[in-house]
Amino acid sequence: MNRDSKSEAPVKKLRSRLKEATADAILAAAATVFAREGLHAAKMESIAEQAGVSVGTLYNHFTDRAALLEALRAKRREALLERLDASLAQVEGQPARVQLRAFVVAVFAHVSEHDVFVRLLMQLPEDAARTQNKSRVLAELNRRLEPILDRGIKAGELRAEGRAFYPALLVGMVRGALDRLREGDRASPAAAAWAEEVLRVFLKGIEV
Amino acid sequence: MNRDSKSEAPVKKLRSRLKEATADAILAAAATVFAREGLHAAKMESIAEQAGVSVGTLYNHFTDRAALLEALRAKRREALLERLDASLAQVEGQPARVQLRAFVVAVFAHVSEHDVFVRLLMQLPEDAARTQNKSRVLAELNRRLEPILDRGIKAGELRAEGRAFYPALLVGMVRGALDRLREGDRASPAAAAWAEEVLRVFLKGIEV
Amino acid sequence: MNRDSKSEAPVKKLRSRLKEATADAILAAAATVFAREGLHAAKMESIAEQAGVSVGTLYNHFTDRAALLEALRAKRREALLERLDASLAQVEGQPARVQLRAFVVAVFAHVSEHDVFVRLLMQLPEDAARTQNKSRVLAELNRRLEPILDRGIKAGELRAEGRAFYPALLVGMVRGALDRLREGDRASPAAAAWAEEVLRVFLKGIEV
Amino acid sequence: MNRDSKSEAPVKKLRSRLKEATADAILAAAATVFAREGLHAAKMESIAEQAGVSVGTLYNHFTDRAALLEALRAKRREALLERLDASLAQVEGQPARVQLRAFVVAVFAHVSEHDVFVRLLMQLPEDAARTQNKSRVLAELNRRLEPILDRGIKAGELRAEGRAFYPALLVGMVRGALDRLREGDRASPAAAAWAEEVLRVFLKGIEV
DNA sequence: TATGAATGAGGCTTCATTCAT
DNA sequence: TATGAATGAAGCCTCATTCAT
Repeated sequence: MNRDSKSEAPVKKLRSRLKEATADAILAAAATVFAREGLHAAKMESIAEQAGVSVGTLYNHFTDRAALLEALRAKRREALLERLDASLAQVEGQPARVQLRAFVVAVFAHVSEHDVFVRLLMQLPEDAARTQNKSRVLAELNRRLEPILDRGIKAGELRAEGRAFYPALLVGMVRGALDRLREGDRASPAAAAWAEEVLRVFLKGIEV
Repeated sequence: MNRDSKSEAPVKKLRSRLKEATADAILAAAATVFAREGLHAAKMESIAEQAGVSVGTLYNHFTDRAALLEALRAKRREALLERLDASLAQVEGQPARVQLRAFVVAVFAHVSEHDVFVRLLMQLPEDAARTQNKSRVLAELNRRLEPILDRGIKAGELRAEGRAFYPALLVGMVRGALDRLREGDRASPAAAAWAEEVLRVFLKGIEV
Repeated sequence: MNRDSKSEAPVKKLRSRLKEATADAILAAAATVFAREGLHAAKMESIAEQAGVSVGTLYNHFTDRAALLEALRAKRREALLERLDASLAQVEGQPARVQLRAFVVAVFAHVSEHDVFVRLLMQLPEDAARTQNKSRVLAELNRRLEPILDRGIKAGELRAEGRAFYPALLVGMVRGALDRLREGDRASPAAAAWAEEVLRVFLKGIEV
Repeated sequence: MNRDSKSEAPVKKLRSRLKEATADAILAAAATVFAREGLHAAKMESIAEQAGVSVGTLYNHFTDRAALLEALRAKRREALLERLDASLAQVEGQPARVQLRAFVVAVFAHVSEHDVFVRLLMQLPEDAARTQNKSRVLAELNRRLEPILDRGIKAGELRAEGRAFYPALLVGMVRGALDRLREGDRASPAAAAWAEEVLRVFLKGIEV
């Protein structure tokens, strides 16, 4: 009792760190299982097993299945966006084509590193009806794309006319490429090559 | 005997026509419900209700839920491909850019006419692992794209270098565009406009 | 019209004969299917198929599944009992051992000729609770056994003491033997041999 | 750590004991319900209700209905065979008639004590086709009978000729007797009397 | 807080029976 | 009367969630 009283705050931090560690392990397990078995087929029990905890523990950390999935989505979305924003920060003020390259390269790099779940995330149709304002990845990507495009247009680099279509088209190409990567088609070019080609076609396609 | 023989066959034909009509009604209902509630959430009971039949009837026409879904997929896939092939037949021998235009326009037209389910079909990630050799839409689109591109390259119309990437990129853009259409975003340009822009960017992007 | 009026009665007989023929075909099919798939697993549709008619026709001849099954039971029971009674009639007044031989031989002969369903019928536990006063085969066999035994006892041929048990024991042995026959155990003795041995053991076992 | 280690194992043991208790309760309930409603008519829900658990719990302990039934069969079969083997062990080396008495008495005693389900089990025709190598009760009884009979024959106690038929005949009589017991026929002699009479007839019937 | 057995609503499927042709 | 598609009650099983230890 006495001995402990001094360390109460640290204990809380320790506990809180342990708790976070468990939550992280669960999220990692969930990413694996969701990717392996599908967003709908994945069972809470499989996730628990993969995480090495019991089902009950899942519910000590997340309200329910939906909350767990949403937490995972949010976490992975943030990770992608943070990396992307860091990349974009480094090319601040440079020409649109440079910024677009940074954009595409960052996305490909992130996905090929974090593999399964981010890929799954990227493939989800942006289904407004069913996911409300969740699953914002694609929307956020668009949000970052738009100012780049607008500045490119203002600078005379990019054609203005199709402006409204460009984000969807670029992101569409990226998703198409990722889909191919997923197939594990050994004959198909690697991630970096895909990034390059997406860029080349897109830039050539929209330059003035 | 003689008198009867004339009517027996027609009776069979009538029944068989009625049966087919029921099967069609079920497929139509299934398309609606799958699109409205999702591929996984859609309940057999909802489909029956939408079709105006009882649950049992679903099973008189399709072995089980998976078979019903697959029949629907196959049917809609065929419809899309038939239309597409008809379109392509009309531009046989013409320059790649004309053929590509026919391709993109046909896909957009078909999807915006048959709305919900074909769109859903197009958005399914080509997940080889889970769907085996089913769900071939995207693969079939690629199959039709490749000879067009090859001829375009041979004719000096299109750049040869990125050949391996082009199908995925074009289809990716189309899917990206369709995704936007789905959102029912009133502010976003209409199907035809999307088709034009996809074409413009793609053609400009890959021409020599 | 005129021509027909003379033959109205014959027509009815013809019709009734045709109707009976259909009913018989259905019963025969039912026997096959019940024996092949089990009393519970057998489906009305399988029976219809085996009979070469449609399900509806089954219901034109029998109220419902239970009625069909009971009709079949009754028919086969009657056939067995008729044969048995004919056999017993030929040994009227002779010693018990002769009558018992006639009894056992008739049962074995009938079952091995009509194979599947009668065998199934014989194996059904005489389950009073579930089948009410149906499924009377075993009871009827007992009914015929009792006077034979009683006369044998009165004549000093058979031991009186175990009288109450004898019918069940004899019928039990017969069923045990039939069960073996069913196994199609090629190594096991044939029907006639079983009949002989059942008789030998039983008679030796109960003689004074 | 040390303090906890002492209690962790016991907790696991406690849980596992509770789990076993539930499984046992389910098996007991299943025996009751299968016997009361029939092997086919018995509903999982009835079993759950009888056991005082929910349906889901049944599936936490047994894969499916078939597995539950088979587990029950196996358990009751083992119980019968254990008792039988214990009985037979006590008469090891003694004359065949003594061993056969032990055999018959043990079977009757076990069935009349454990009532319903074992009786049901004994009545199942040894249907090789439908139950594969399951439902081995009768086969196991035969397996134990054969050496007894062989020794009896070698010792000159029993007639050799019908050897191949004897197991089926004895077991047949036992089943016939049990069937009568089941009928709850108040007039019919009690279990012990049946055992005696089966023995008397069989021994007299097969002695040299 | 972790555990994992228990819960039970909900979905899929079967099949005896009905009924319009 | 025969047909066979339609019906729908009923049964099996799953799995997210709860809760006593």
